[in-house]
Amino acid sequence: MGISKPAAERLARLARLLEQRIEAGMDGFVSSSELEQMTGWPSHTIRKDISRLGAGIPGNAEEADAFSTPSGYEPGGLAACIRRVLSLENAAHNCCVVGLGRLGSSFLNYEAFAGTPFTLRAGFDSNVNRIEILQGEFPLYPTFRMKEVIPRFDIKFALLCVPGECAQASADKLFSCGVTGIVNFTSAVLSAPPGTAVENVSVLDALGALAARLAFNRLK
Amino acid sequence: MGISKPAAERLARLARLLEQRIEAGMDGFVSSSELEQMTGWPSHTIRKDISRLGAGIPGNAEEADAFSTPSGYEPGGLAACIRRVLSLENAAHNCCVVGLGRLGSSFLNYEAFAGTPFTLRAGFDSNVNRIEILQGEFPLYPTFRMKEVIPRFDIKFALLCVPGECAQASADKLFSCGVTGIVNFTSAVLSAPPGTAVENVSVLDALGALAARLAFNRLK
DNA sequence: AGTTGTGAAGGTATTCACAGCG
DNA sequence: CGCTGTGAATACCTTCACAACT
Repeated sequence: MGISKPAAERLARLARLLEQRIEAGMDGFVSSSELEQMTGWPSHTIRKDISRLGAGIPGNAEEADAFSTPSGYEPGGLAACIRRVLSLENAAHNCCVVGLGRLGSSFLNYEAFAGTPFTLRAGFDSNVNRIEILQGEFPLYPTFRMKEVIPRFDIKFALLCVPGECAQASADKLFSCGVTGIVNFTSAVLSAPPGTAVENVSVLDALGALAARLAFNRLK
Repeated sequence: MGISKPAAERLARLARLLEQRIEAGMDGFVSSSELEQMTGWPSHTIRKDISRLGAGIPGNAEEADAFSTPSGYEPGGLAACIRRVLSLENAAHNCCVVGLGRLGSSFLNYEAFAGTPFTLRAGFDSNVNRIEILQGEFPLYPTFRMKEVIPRFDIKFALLCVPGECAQASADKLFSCGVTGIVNFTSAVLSAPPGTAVENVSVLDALGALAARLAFNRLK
């Protein structure tokens, strides 16, 4: 057994939504049909995904306040369980940004990482000027110091924002320094050694998917 | 018949790669196994995807130079065919950026759109200061002028870069102005009216997918 | 030899339908 | 009866294997 990639993506997103819901003060039990409304995914898909986490979930671990039927999920417990199974526990993963152009430098004070299991620890750029001018909430280094900095901070993930021509070279360097996962913002197709993974994030791909979907409504 | 979403994404990316290859001067015929090397996808997947475009492709439409075996695909013709079928013809789609924070404003001089079927025509932000300070290669407007600007430029796609709290509200506004597709950079889950589509692009989702994949190597 | 194109098989994810529990 | 959890059925995508062509 294991969890399929699409299911894992849904669950990760679900965990974030559950935590947002709690922070907003709505901390009652939540039913799968309510989650359907929040997410737009059919309720049976959500139930199935949750069931795949492994029998673990108490489901109704804690007693409800007194009167209400204790049906549905306890949001905090569910979110915690998802995080545990997907190994997304808090602050577990150190990340770096590679390439501090317009896109890369937009991560320098990126608030959205707060409260996620990911923390930005370092930024790299081959242009020394840039790393002197820019400043963020974490230190910036010239590229040649990767070999030293990445192990020191135990960095496992990288956001790759360099120009397309350098993408594969930068990726190779990162992998050789111990990075195991790359989020590739480049339009280049990267090859990765076994035991590592690349996830592509591309505006152009997204636009392409949109255009294709709308052209012939045949792609769910 | 129709083309599946994953196949469409591969094809769109393939078209870009083919055009890059041509620009780099390598304009000979290209075989499916060469494409396998370029993309990392198995050659039979590529052949299948191409076959799904519809019997159209000449495959070996033009004669080879004289001597060489005319096997493989003619890159220009193939790329053009993909673009036609996926309705990704040149400059066919007008886009706008909504929300000019760090991320949104990184699109203001975004070179990567050159040579794609997508063109940025306008930017919007509710903060009037920002649209006066920033400047890009296309005009910027305050949000309240959407109703007028979007139809005028015939804008069909939007890159949504506003804070999560405003995401659904902005999306509703965009759809009501005639936008049919949104690339959602927000962590919010958007609901969209029929006939429209949303594609999510999220660093956090990508990192989550990476972490999950590496945690138990069970997700291809 | 080499190649593409495609029906058929195989594997995966989604959807259904219902058992089981509060 | 509400709801969750899950085996079974369906639909989908990928992979294989081979026919057809150069």
